[in-house]
Amino acid sequence: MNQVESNHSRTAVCTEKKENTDKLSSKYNCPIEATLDLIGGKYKSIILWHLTNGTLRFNELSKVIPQATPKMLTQQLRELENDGLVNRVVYPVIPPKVEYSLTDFGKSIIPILDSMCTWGTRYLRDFKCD
Amino acid sequence: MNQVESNHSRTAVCTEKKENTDKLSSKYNCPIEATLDLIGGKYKSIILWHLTNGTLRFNELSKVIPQATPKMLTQQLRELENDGLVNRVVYPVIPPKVEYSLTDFGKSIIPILDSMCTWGTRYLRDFKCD
DNA sequence: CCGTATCCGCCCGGATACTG
DNA sequence: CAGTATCCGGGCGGATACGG
Repeated sequence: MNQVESNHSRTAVCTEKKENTDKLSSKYNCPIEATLDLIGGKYKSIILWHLTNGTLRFNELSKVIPQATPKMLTQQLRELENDGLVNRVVYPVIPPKVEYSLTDFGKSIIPILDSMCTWGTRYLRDFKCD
Repeated sequence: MNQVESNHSRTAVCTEKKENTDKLSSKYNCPIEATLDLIGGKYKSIILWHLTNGTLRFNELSKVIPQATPKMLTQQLRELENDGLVNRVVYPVIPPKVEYSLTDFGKSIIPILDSMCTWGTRYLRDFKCD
């Protein structure tokens, strides 16, 4: 049996359905690609992670992600909002106040963020902070 | 106390060291950024995941990641190799044979890949394959 | 304060052709 | 088979200025 085709029992769930829902599922050869479509954006997982501790306002996010320009931050936040991962609440006050938080769906990816954080922390400690 | 600065006890490990190793650590405001530097490339986590089941040859990777051109696949593999995540073994035979596999360091990120895969599978099942 | 609008450089990444 | 070489277009993303 061919090694390439026999690999990855973990994709079985999706590949089995490939015949039924060709248009949607044929897009991905593995579930990770679907995940990346949602959180693969340049600042998305960083944004999400900063929101795991609670609600943040726009310029609070700006401060903890200084490398992201307002344009980029807005763009990524809008995509996250459209994909149902974050809530955007506008308070009609002056000066304006907008709060971002994780939806329940957004909270479901916390395990991914945690594993990335855990690994990154260890990596920085063992290889970069000597 | 300021909300922004008081957030994220999980980054404490790194932020504490910021004064000591300014050049290296000041690059990141959170560990996730370090992780993304290594596996944030366009096809990197997909490549790594396909290698979790064992060694694969170049054109086996091509088949499971058809959207990646040979150029892109090579580039991403070289970066993964330079970062110590994958092994590249060249067999001096004709026709050529090159095998890619995870290093021990590369295997250490499997938890991340697993969580991404688990989440992606559930997402596809619950929202895309109806 | 929270964005949008506009301009624009750059490089990511695809297509194609070619080699050891 | 496992890549390189070359060209090139599109869009990512930065800088700046402005608006509600």
